[in-house]
Amino acid sequence: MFANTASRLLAHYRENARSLPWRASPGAARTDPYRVWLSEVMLQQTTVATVIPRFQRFLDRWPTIEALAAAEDAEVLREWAGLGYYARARNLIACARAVAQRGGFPETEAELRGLPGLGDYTAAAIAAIAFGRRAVVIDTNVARVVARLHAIEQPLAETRRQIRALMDALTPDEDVGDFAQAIMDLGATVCRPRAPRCEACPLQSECAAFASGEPESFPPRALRRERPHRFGAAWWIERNDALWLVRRPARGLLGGMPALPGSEWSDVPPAEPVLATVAHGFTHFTLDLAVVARSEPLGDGWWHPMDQIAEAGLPTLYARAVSAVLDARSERRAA
DNA sequence: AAGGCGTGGTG
DNA sequence: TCACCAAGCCT
Repeated sequence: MFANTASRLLAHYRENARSLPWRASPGAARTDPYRVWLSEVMLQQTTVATVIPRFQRFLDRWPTIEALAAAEDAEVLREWAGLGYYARARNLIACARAVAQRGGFPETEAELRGLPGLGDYTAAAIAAIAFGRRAVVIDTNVARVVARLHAIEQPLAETRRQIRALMDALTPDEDVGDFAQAIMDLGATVCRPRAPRCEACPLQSECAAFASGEPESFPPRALRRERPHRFGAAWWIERNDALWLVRRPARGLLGGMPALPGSEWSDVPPAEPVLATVAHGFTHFTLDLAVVARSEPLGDGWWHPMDQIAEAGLPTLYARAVSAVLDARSERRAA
């Protein structure tokens, strides 16, 4: 049964594989490890549609891992701006330099797992897709597909070992890169979290969740905690058509990224008059950021020309804050 | 080991 | 509209 399951997945993949800039055509035993690694890191918790153009820009700018390893930190962070989870960019730099130093990527899952930013999933994916090494590749798509195939009643967080054993049994000894991509594609496009398209699924006849009549109810959703709401102020310091920017501390929220200087987050809104306010959602809290005018530069920073603000590499929170102020200003001018 | 860590798309 | 979710990793 398991061998047939993998065969059906592979056959479905060969018919339906999406053409993606980092993906070799089905049947390729190996794929350029630099492309696989770069795309896999970008795809950590980030959608394919978002990654495609960003991957292309990175590859155009730094065609090899040696080129990326030689880049300035600030330039890599600038190119990453807007992608989120900025620790990935910091790890990307460290990983590129470690790999360039040792003369290329290691080919085993265990060695890959030791590189910065490569966890269980990414190390397994690179071993399988780039090097054709058998590895048990489990991302959230795979976990969901397997949980539905077996109608597992517990939340995923409680069944990691069971899912892993089932996926190990499902994983073939050959075509391992295609197989990993096949089952992830199935999860992304057919066995979706909501509104699964069971009518298009090659595994329908062997799926316990489908047989139950309520495939969407597997796996059960874990209860989520409420996101707190916070407030903050950012200082708008403008002089000679330039804006005063600072770099945030290397660790923590938006770590290492350029930003408007500002207050710590607070539980109450600022009392001062504001130029504009933006509401922004983070993973674990929502933020109302009020932009407040100041006259004197604060902290270590630099003057950034206003007409080049789009190239400053601001993370989305601050890019939106800048846009909000400029929009308010042009509306006032029009009035 | 449970929580910190971004952002955009969607059903 | 808005809650949910994404090719997770790190501490």
